[in-house]
Amino acid sequence: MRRETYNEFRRLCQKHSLAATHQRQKIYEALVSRPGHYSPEEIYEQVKQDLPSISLATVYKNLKTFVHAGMLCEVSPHHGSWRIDANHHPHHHLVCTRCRSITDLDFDSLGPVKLRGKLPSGFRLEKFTIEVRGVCKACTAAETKQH
Amino acid sequence: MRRETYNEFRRLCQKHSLAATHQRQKIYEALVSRPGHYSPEEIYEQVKQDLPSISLATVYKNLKTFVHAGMLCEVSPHHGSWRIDANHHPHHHLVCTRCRSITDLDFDSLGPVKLRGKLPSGFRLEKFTIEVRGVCKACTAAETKQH
DNA sequence: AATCCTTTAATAACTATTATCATCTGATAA
DNA sequence: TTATCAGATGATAATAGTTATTAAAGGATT
Repeated sequence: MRRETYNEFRRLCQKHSLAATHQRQKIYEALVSRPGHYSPEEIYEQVKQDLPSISLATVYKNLKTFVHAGMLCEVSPHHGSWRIDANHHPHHHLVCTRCRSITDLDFDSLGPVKLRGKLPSGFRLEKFTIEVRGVCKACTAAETKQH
Repeated sequence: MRRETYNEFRRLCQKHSLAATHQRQKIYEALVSRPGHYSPEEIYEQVKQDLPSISLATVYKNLKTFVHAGMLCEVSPHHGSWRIDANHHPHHHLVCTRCRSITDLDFDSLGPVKLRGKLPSGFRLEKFTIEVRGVCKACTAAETKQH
C-alpha cells in the first residue's frame, strides 16, 4: 500500500474510533488502489490474495462500517430491490436517501447536461440520467417530529 | 383501467408479440396508474388485490419480459449487487448497460446541473448525481467482433 | 498476566430472485 | 365455435446475495 493511502487510512480509522486492523487495511486498499467500483464479492476475492483466511462476512461488515462512518458511500441506493420505470417521457428521478422512494421529476425542471471535452475513448453514450438525492417530505416530517 | 391505458397496453403487446393476458394487464396497470417506482414485491401486493391467485414468479417474469421488450426500463442497473464508492472528490459515473461496470468521470467533464423552477415542496436536496449510461469500450469491442 | 472490549472466521439463517415443470389460456385457423 | 398448440401461469424448489450468530482471537489498558 502506498504510504499516502496508509496514512489516510489510519487517520480515518482514528477519526471514527475504529481499530485499524489488517483486514480493514486491505479492504480499504482494494477499494482505493484501483479504478472502478466493485461488488463485495469482488473485493473479497481481491483481499483474499493477501489474506487467504479472510471471511466474506468480514468484508461485508467492514464495508457497512465504513459506509456508516461516512468513509465511503454507496453508488446506488437501490441495491437489493429491483425498480421498474414505466414512464417513457424523458424525466429525472427524485430519490429519498432515507426511505429510498423514487419519484419522477419533470425533464424541464433541470437544465440539460452539457458535455465538456470528451468521454473516454470507446465509450458509446446512450443517455444521461440525473438523480436528485435528498430527503423526501414524509421522511423530513418524521425526522423533525422526533426532536 | 382507463381506456387509454388499456389501448396502449394492447398496442404494446401486439407490437412485441406478447399475449395480452389478464395478469400482464394488471401488472402493467399497477406500474402506470400510480406515481412512484415500486419493487416487484409491492407490485405483486397491488395486483393481488384484483387477482388473488397470481404468483410472485409471474410478476417477476413479466417485468423481465416487459423490460426485455423495451416496454419498460430499469431504474437502476445495479440492483442485485452492492457497489461502494471510495472516491471522495465530486465526480460522475460512467455506467455500462451491458456489463454494468462503473467508472469515474471527472467532475468537470460535465457542466453543472441547473435547477429550473422548484423541487416538490418538502424535498430537502442533498446532491445531484449524474450517471452517463452507455456501452463501454470492452463491450463495444465484443459486440462488433460477433458481426 | 488478567481483564475488557472489539474484531474476526465460520457458518447458519434470511431475503430477493430465478429456474423448473405440470397445468392452463389466448390466439389462430378450421 | 371449437380444436389446436405455442406460450403463459402458479406452485414451489433452487440459487445468489446479504445479514445474523457465536465462539474464539486480538489488542489495549491496567
